[in-house]
Amino acid sequence: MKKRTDYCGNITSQYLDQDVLLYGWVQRVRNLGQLIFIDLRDREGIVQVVVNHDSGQELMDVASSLGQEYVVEVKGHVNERSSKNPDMKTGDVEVIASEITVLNKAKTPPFEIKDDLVASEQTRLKYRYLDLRRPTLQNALIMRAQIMTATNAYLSGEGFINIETPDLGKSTPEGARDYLVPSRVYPGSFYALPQSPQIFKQLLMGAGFDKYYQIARCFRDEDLRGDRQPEFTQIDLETSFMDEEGVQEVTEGLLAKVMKDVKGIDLQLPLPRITWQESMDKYGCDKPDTRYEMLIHDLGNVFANSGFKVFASALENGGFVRGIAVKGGAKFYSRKKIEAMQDYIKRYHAKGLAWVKYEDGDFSGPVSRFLSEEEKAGLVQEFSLEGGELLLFIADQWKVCCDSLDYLRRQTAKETGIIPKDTYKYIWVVDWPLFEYDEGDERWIAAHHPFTMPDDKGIELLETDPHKAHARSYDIVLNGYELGGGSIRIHKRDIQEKMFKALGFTKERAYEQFGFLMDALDMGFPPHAGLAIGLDRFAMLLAGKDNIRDVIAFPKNASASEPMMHAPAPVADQQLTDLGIEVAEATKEGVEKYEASLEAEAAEDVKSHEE
RNA sequence: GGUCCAUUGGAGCAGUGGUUUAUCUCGCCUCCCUGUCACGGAGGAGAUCGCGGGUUCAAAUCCCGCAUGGACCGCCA
Repeated sequence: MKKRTDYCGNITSQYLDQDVLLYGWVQRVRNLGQLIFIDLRDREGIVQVVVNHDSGQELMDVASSLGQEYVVEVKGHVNERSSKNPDMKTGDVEVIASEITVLNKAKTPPFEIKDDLVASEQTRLKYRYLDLRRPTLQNALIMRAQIMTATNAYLSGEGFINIETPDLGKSTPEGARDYLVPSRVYPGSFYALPQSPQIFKQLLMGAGFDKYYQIARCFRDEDLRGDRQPEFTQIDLETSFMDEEGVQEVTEGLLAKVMKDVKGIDLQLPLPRITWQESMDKYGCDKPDTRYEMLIHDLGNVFANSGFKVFASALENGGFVRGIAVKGGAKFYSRKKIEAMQDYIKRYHAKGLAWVKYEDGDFSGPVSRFLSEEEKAGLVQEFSLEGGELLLFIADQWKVCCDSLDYLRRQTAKETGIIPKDTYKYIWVVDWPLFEYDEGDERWIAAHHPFTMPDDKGIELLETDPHKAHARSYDIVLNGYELGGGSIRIHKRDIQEKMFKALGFTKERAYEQFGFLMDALDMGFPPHAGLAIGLDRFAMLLAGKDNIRDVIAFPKNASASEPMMHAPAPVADQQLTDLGIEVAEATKEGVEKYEASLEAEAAEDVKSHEE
């Protein structure tokens, strides 16, 4: 094919009075009878192509036969428009067509290729290649590529070496459920896809590559969310001879570079820091959204002598009374809306939601009659009330208070519109607990991962009181999302052994699983530390999307399946035989049903193409 | 594993306190139109209301089950 002059979206007045050759998709045809306008689209934008009766009947016939999404080649001459369109980048000019060749026709697409489309996720994913033609998704993926370009430039510039690690690894205990890949050579044995390259990158430190990075694919077989996919990408880095400050400085430099290159924003460094405890107390979560205030206040003092039984009994039972003040919430929130929120927070095991409104110097609402004059004054002072606020209280156990108020804070901020647009607020969350309690398994698990270095006091506590230990780990948070996290790693075998012991591993089990690492630590292993940033979330936030699927070319749906090529899918019996795998009797029926539905769909496709 | 919501022409929606010609917008088809840019105008086609059962004289509408999709809880070191 002949080389095009430029992208459609780049045909501006710089090409005025020149002949151009363009390729693109027909966005829209405006047929005015003896004058036809064609909007021609490619990844850079849209340019207007004009055909009129002076161009000859043949060209008019071609132009009027064009349908949406036809792929065409256009030869023409760039003219200044008589009526310019200031809303378009190419709006000052138009291409007077001399030749239009249809390279491929298109069936009417199942949905229109435009940004304000609201098609169902299912339809969008089934015809993902069409969905991806929409400018908003094109721009999101282009922005994602820019982030990767900036990352590669920055980290290689800082002396980091890009090293690939295996995707076929070994299943390890702890952490998420693994994706397994059966081995043909060793039937009955399985590789595991990496949840992260954690151990490999630590071993690379042991190998002497003191600055490593990788844009690494990671896999976790857990249920999905709007910001979670089973396979995702991390900007993964590890360094030797650096502590918290060193890693955080590198990270901040990287973030600043990306913000500058991708968004044109000068990031103010250093980024603020908050301890985990303070974040939990003030924001109710470990990933605070600092774009707005509305902090959580502990009201234990205000309600120390409360006559309201709900508050009093919570405090007596070692619980807390905490609350937030929603500015303008008194008018904004009807009783019905508040009750809906109360319903919602039941999922965090909140028993109720107490609330009062503060207007014209007085409190109203069902709980207001339980407030003494002293408590009213205390609330006004505690929240610096100005009038018009809705106060939401949770009286419950610590975790319930945190979860509920975190939700209420985010939800009311969103609904009352106090979140500033196009704002990027980063914050480091530091000084994490080393362990957290797993209520399901009734045991202590690593809060970060089992290779995280405890702080000095924590090393002592490992043997006596491990659950009080703090970790030398840090998370980087952007606009209320966990963007990334990292830690100082354990580089001494004896500490690593104590760590496994505290996690409930027998020595035998620890060596069976991680013997190679402990051996390595014993052979001149440098102090090291690192961090990983979730590229998908990063791209999602910078692209202003609220779902990670919008920055992944071919994502899985909420049930971890892919409706376009139908993955996962049953395989041929011979493939299973080769691997020494048999489908369990109990699941056979489901497999057959699924196979039947795939066949039915294929049959329907065949039929629709024959018509 | 659990909770909630949704499913109506190709796309997005209305209708849901029982009986309608099933609404509107976009798209699609035909015709008209030389300055549109979400072109405009006239006409037209297109839906067994996700599937299965039940209640009823009568179900898109009420009830039960299932499927699919979405959000959330659990889970995600």
